[in-house]
Amino acid sequence: MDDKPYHHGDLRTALLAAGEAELAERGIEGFSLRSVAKRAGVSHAAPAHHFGDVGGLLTALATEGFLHFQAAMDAREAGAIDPRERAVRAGLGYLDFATARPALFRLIFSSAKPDTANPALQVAAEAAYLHLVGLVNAMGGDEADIIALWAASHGIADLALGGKLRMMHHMPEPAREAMVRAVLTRVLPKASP
Amino acid sequence: MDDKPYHHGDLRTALLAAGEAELAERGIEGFSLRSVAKRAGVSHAAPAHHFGDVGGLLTALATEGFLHFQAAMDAREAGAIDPRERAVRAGLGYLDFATARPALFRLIFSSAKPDTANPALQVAAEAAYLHLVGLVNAMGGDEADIIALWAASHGIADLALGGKLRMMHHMPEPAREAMVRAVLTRVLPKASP
DNA sequence: TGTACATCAGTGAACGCGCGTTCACTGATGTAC
DNA sequence: TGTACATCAGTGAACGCGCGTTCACTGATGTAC
Repeated sequence: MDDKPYHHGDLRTALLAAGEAELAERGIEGFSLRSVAKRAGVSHAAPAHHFGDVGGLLTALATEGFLHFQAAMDAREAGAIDPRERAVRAGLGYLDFATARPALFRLIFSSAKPDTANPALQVAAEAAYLHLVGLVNAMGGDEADIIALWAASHGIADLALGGKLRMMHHMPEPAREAMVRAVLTRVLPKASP
Repeated sequence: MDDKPYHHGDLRTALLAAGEAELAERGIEGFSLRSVAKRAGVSHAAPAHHFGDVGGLLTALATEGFLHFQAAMDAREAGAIDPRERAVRAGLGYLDFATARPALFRLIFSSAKPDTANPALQVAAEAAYLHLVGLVNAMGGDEADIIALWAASHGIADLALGGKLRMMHHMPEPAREAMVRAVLTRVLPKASP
């Protein structure tokens, strides 16, 4: 059997993992600190030592969430050189992330619970934004192009999570990707000659 | 002073209004049936007679929300005849609605609480979708154009609510509208010659 | 017009629940000498 | 290497809270005759 040492060793990390599982299973609305502690096999008062209160834990989860978000885009972009192809792939990664971790997606983009004044969270959010800016700059786009690409990617992902894109839900995967590509292509700056 | 008759007279309507106020002030996360009842000046058990449970009330609010959503687009579109101009204005109305009623916007598009199997809600949601389809058809667009316009409009609105479009937040209103127009224009089907 | 009665729309007390947070505590770890 | 002590990371009991829902009830309304 597991020895249960009084000290966990790496409870902070374990609580973040438990928090992600909690989000995945119960969503933001069902998220509870006590339940996260139980998942991590620890008393419900223990998290306070690492995160202060429930807001602190959600802020840390959101910060991690931005890293996952970034990673999902990177994974799609890997190997592509053409800036337009990279931008389209970033959008596909955006959707990948939303699909794989819906509650984390909503925590990052639509929840008031994380503390937006938290420096680590701000850095992570800013990095994701700058990544997007870099993609659009590489195509010679302007500010409207940045917003257009971002909004289209975000809109597809958020509508898909809300179950609003029923026509896409029933598509086999290659058709779905083709559709996302068709949409995002409309939104890229004109190709330079 | 107000006589307080035992029977309210139109409590269903009053509860819907109170529910909207509750959403506006406390958001979906803070929404409580007891608080709505208090707002309407009625005991906390009264709503059950009209909506069953809290899910029933939120479903009714979501249904109403779609009507407000539709109305916001109609208000912008009024007077415009050119299909492309109408489509752009629908997007501006989309953003108007999100800005004016953020919690209702989130209730409609991002919450799992309304009962999506409810017929009245389905009708209201379908009507909004068909409105969009009509706009794109009038431009001779295809399915990807529908998704592109919808996703761009939705993405702008949802990102704005999340405070992610800081560059737009600091713009004076005419510049903001110009930016939205610039983004949406990128997304419309090619003008027919 | 009056009366009996069913139905409807409210009340208010009570229930049980899970929650976040606080607190005194204790066991484990690390550090100074 | 040993010892004293401070600090850290846990425990578990307790708190108060607001919540949704249920229930027996009561006052008002509407309808049949």
